[in-house]
Amino acid sequence: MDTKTMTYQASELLKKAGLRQSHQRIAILSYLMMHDIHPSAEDIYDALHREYPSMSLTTVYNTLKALSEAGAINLLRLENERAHFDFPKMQHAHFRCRCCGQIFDVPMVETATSCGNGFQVDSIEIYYQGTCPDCKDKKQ
Amino acid sequence: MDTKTMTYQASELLKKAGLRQSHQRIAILSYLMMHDIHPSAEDIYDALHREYPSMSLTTVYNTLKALSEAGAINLLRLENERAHFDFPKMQHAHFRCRCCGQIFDVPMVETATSCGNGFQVDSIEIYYQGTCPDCKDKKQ
DNA sequence: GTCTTAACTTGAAATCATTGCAAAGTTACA
DNA sequence: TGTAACTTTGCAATGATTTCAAGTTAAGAC
Repeated sequence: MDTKTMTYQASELLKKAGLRQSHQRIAILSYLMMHDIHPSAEDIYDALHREYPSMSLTTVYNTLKALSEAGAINLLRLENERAHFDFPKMQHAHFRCRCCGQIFDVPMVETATSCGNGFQVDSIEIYYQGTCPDCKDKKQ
Repeated sequence: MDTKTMTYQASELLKKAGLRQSHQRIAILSYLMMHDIHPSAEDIYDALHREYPSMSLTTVYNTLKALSEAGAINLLRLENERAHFDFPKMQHAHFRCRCCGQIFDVPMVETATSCGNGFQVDSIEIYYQGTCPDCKDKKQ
């Protein structure tokens, strides 16, 4: 996807979420769309600082909060670490390696989208922990 | 389960986790075993303060950290709130109501205990969000 | 286009859950 | 009972996130 398409998509998503299309928000959302690395607020701030030297960390936090409240992005709280954010391209689960700490996207097993008993489910998140292939190899 | 049995079980669990059996730890673990409310560190501190006036909040944090590192209890990080803790009586998933904020235990759907591709899974956590039956009724 | 206003951004200061630390107390095992 | 290692305690420090007030900008009306 080229930058123009990205910007357009980000723009549309903001509109759909009822948020104004500021340069900062488009930059932040585009960044999330292009990177599968589950960045933290600070990661995003660091990455965008070169291109937008005036962008403040507070704006990054504000934007991420607004986007996740609107359901446009996912907020991941893993262990005691800081919050990580994720643009959901397709449904996937997360795997965290206890050894190297990396977070991987793994395919979401087919789950019932209900948990019965009159609970109305809006979102499902599956969080695996264990050892990733690389660390498993190194141990042997 | 009476208090004596509880204390005994807590004691055994600490032994198995390789931790010393202090009064504080037994009290904290027993509290978690008796309450399905996913308390935060502060909740536990408040609840135990009457019985153990000298117990410090730091001890509660230390104990919860040690127990969750030993795998004896679960650490839940839901949204931006503080951490919550959970004694796993049986395998279950968590449901958070976006409306009232309550966290419910719901049955864990049968999932593959693997996510394929050479990832070795130690633990799975499923986190639903949506509307609980009570809030659903109130809306109508 | 330009006007107007509510929404957004900014940087600094404040908040608050959690951790670090050092001294005092306790557990476990010989 | 003695001893060494582990725990507890209270306070101070940390660090991610939020608050705040002032300046800036997007978006719709004219």
